[in-house]
Amino acid sequence: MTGPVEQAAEQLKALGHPVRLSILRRVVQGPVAGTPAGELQSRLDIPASTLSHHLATLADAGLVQVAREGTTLRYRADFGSLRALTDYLWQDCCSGGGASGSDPSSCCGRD
Amino acid sequence: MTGPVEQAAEQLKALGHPVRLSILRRVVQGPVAGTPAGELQSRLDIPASTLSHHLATLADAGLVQVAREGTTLRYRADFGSLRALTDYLWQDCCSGGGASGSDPSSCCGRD
DNA sequence: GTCATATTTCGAAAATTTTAGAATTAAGCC
DNA sequence: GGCTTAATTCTAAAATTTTCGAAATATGAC
Repeated sequence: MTGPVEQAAEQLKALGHPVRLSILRRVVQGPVAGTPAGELQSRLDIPASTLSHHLATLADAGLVQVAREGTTLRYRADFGSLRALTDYLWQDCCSGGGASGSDPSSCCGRD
Repeated sequence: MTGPVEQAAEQLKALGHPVRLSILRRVVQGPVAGTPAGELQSRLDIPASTLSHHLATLADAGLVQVAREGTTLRYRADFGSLRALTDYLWQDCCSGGGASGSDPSSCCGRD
């Protein structure tokens, strides 16, 4: 029974690690079908077991999804969750920042 | 000499804790001049020393700023940093999500 | 079934984070 | 100076995270 704050915190925490943020960047920019774990491993140059842990953290937070394809596992971004998270962050960030609404270009007191 | 990924990760990590995320919410929605630490403490109902640590984490990440006013310390959101962070997250989230640009309403494959 | 490839799970050590009581600093008032 | 309020820093224990080699699992090819 975790509320929206706890869920957002979990997801932000999952993103709050250089390796995991790099993983997400690759996955987001990779093919829609998903990026094989092995490719991530060779790109990021970290031990497979370490990578696997980070991928599990991202998956547990609901930020990525997995699908097996033969012997390889493809990881792809869960854009719905990412979208929900950024929306939530915006509400926190912007509701008191001088602008209403959720448009980034009019948010956070810039311009 | 930390790059943009490391900085974003540090800030996301700072937000990745229920208490700190709650602090930020209060601070963002609080007065522009800043919210006194004591008020945050009574609202969140946690020991002062624990709160102080979390506030330091947020300040170190550059997400909030402090100003003394008599005996009280007022914490206010650094909207510039928050804005930069959400921008960065959007680029990661959206560049591969089926939409270009950085408009949240056309991002992450929704609609 | 055996072999090879891809990836995870196990196990454990090192590092970091979280928590909070006690002591300390800072500012204003008498 | 002494007193009070506000908040931080000190100290330390408990919990969590990070890391990665070794072992295990899963799939497909022969």
